[in-house]
Amino acid sequence: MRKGEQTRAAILEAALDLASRDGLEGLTIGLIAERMQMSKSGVFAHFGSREDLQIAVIQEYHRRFEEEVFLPSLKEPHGLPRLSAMYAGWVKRHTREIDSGCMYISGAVEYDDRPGPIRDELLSMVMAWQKALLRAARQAVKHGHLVPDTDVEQLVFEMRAMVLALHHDARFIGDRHAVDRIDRGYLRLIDSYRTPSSEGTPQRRLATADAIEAAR
Amino acid sequence: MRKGEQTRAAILEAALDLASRDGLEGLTIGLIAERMQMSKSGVFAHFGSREDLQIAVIQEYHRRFEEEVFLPSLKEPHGLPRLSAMYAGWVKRHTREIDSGCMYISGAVEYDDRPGPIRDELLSMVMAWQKALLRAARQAVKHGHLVPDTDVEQLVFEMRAMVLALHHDARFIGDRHAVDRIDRGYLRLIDSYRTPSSEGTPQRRLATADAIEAAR
DNA sequence: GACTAAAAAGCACGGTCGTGCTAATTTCCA
DNA sequence: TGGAAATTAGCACGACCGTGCTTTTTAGTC
Repeated sequence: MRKGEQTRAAILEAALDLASRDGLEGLTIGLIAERMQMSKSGVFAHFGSREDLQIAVIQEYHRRFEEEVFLPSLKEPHGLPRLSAMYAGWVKRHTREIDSGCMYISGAVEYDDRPGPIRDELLSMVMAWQKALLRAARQAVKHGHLVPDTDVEQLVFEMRAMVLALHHDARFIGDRHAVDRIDRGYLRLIDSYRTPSSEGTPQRRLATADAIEAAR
Repeated sequence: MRKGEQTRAAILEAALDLASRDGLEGLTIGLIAERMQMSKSGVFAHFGSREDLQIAVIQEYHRRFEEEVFLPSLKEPHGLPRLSAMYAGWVKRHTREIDSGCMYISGAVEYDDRPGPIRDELLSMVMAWQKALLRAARQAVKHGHLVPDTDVEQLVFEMRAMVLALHHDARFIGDRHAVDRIDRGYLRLIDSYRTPSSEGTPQRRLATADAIEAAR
């Protein structure tokens, strides 16, 4: 019983690693068993089905995402600082998982026309993060960091867009300058909405190519 | 011999449809055979292997992409008009294939860490389009439509980013307003680089949500 | 219309997949 | 330490995969 939870956690760890690399569809009981040096049935017994395992993987991924990106940003003051912290954490995570890939993005492509519990789970996670970004952006408007008529949906759309491009360029094309691009893009984006009163607090860079090299 | 080419084309058509929906990895000889009402071996015989078929599908997709998006844009004059026409065509294609999905995007996610001929083929196609966009943007600078110190790489990065977001939001999230977003984003993007002399030619909209509804 | 070459089908093989069932093993507690 | 319970392994099943091989059917030519 105690041992059970322990190996279950180990399986989840392996599954998370595998799914990040090969996608949720590439997640296979046999492959996990091989990596764990267990029998397929041994692995299988911990989750009622492959689908339940996939969902568990998504939830665990989300838990870590929040722990690593969202929670730390709460230490920043409301408004633009927190929004920027959320974005910086997000970008930073992408630079770290450049070898494994973001499950929200790969999952979106894999399940964009495959209805079912997995798609539902993924979608709810993605929407939760998107809503958090929207809340932060609205706070930035309310606190006078961004101009009152800021189109926050548009702002967040463009922020998310550049993360998608970062993922695409860094992983598929293999462009190491994508981080500089998203950095510049975010500065430009925020500058176009910023109020004169918030000019005093200069934006710090999200990340640098050097930081990526160092993290590898 | 004549018949051969004919059914080969029909197979390719079915394969293209299937791959656009389920991804290149989901492309299966058996599924094609079923849809074509043929035997697996009959389908198989037209392409030396599954991989060759996948590559043929990619090349055919690219051919159509150029025919539908790139070639028409050449009728526009050099510079900003042509760049905008390329982008508008690209966006328009996305609104039409909203039910099938862009192979460049799904392929990038499927093969971002799967080296081999398929990835190579995909990458070369994507890069060709990206280079075409860069050329057009440079022409826009040269013709004085955009300011001389325009960071064209940055510009194209952000253009591509929004297309990725359009694909993501329209297909995965199911947001019908994504086209309005990319429309506004592009206007904002171009405006920030535009020279006073090119102010006279107002940007036309890329597409509208209504146009999408009509195309469905 | 017969002949030939191309096209399609039939069939089998080995592989991997998820998953149920039963047996063996290990863990945990009294 | 013995016995109950939880955990893991073993095995088989049907399904689907790509692909080689042989046979049958079809199409194009004289």
